[in-house]
Amino acid sequence: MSAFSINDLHDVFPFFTREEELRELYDSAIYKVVPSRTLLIREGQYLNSLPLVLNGSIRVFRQYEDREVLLYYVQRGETCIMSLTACFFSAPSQSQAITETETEILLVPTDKIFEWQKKFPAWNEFTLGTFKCRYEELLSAFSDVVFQDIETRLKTYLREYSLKYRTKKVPLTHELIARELGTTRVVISRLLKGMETAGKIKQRRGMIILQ
Amino acid sequence: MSAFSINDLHDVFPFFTREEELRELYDSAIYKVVPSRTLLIREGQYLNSLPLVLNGSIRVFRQYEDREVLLYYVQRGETCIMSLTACFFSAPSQSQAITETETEILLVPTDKIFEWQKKFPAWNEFTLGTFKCRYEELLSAFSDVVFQDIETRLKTYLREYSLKYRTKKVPLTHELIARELGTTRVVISRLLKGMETAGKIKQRRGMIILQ
DNA sequence: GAAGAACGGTGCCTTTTGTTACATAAAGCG
DNA sequence: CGCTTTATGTAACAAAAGGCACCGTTCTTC
Repeated sequence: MSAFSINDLHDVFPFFTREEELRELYDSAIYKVVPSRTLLIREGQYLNSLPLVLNGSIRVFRQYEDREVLLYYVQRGETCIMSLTACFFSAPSQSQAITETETEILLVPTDKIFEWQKKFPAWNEFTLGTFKCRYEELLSAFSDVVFQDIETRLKTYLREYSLKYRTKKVPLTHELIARELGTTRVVISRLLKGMETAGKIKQRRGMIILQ
Repeated sequence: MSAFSINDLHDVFPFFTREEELRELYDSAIYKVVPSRTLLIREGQYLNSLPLVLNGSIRVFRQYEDREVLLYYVQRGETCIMSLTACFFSAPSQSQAITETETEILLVPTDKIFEWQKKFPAWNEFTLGTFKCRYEELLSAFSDVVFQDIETRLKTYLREYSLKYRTKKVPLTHELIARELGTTRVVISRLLKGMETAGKIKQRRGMIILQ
């Protein structure tokens, strides 16, 4: 019934090298295709399984009153540390997760997490590595906010988007970028207009084109 | 030669409940007393052991050009996630660690880390829990910086210091607080003077007294 | 193709934060 | 005690960022 094979798994999660590990992942996880813009995890929800992403993108964020903070995106071959700790410590999720696009995921039952954590060093390394990576990202974002002005952060944001998706065309609205950077639309519009006038970018409706 | 017993260990690291675990920690770790203001870990250094703190306090921070960012303090019963990942992934440390006071530590050899990660679920839970905790802290600091003005952050900072050390007397200079919050001394002096005038605090040289 | 929604541009003003420069005061020390 | 260092106070100004209002443009949708 699943639209994927063990070979696919090996491509997506190369840290699982042993046949035994792949087999167990294949057998115990539930395959699921989730439509775009679907709320996967609500705040306060208890989790009984951990999502691994095969394809697509999940946006994980936290709500603070009326503002929200982007934590990270979970993409192909990745997992979600907030879910992992919620599972591991049987605690309610403090963040929310929503699919950005149609997303294929594997749901691993909580008891398997405990088991693998002991049994499969590769899995252990995967989770620890994910944590390390997310921590570094957040730290980098943190020091950017502390030490750099908004224009610099905006330029960095655009550059990283461009690198990540290998395109010079950034299909985001000013409003959206403003929310990501924790500021307001007017500020972003002003800065982008300045950059356009300076010839550093071009703009279309809903689209910023880097040089 | 060590100035501590297995019983001490149990008090400091209550997550190690089994005799076997405590025994192995006791036997394999090296006990060390480090004087105040000693640089324990330099940037770029490779680690072959992980510090656990018995008493005292280690300040872990990262340098960005001429600025520095405080990551966290490692205190009694805690360990350092930056060291953990540096050990685990055999990578050079990207941060620095310095003792704040005279500090008693246990140094656990890297190979034990790998072993315990598999063998002792309690240890696994400890490391994951530490990561979760540090991530939450950083996230909280991040959203404070994004959403709150400096005065609010300063008040939060003082309140938390007060809670942490259970005292109304905060023995920090304006300069030091400014560095922690990523701003300048003048700004902090201005705000504190304002708070003093408003009767919310009192000030002595090198000391802020909360009401 | 008309109405409404979403998107972006901009002027004007306020608030917040940073910078520079200098003054005063307390602590440390020979 | 006088000298030096460190900590703090403050004025004056500059720069960064935010808030509000209102506009025109471009999509969507019916």
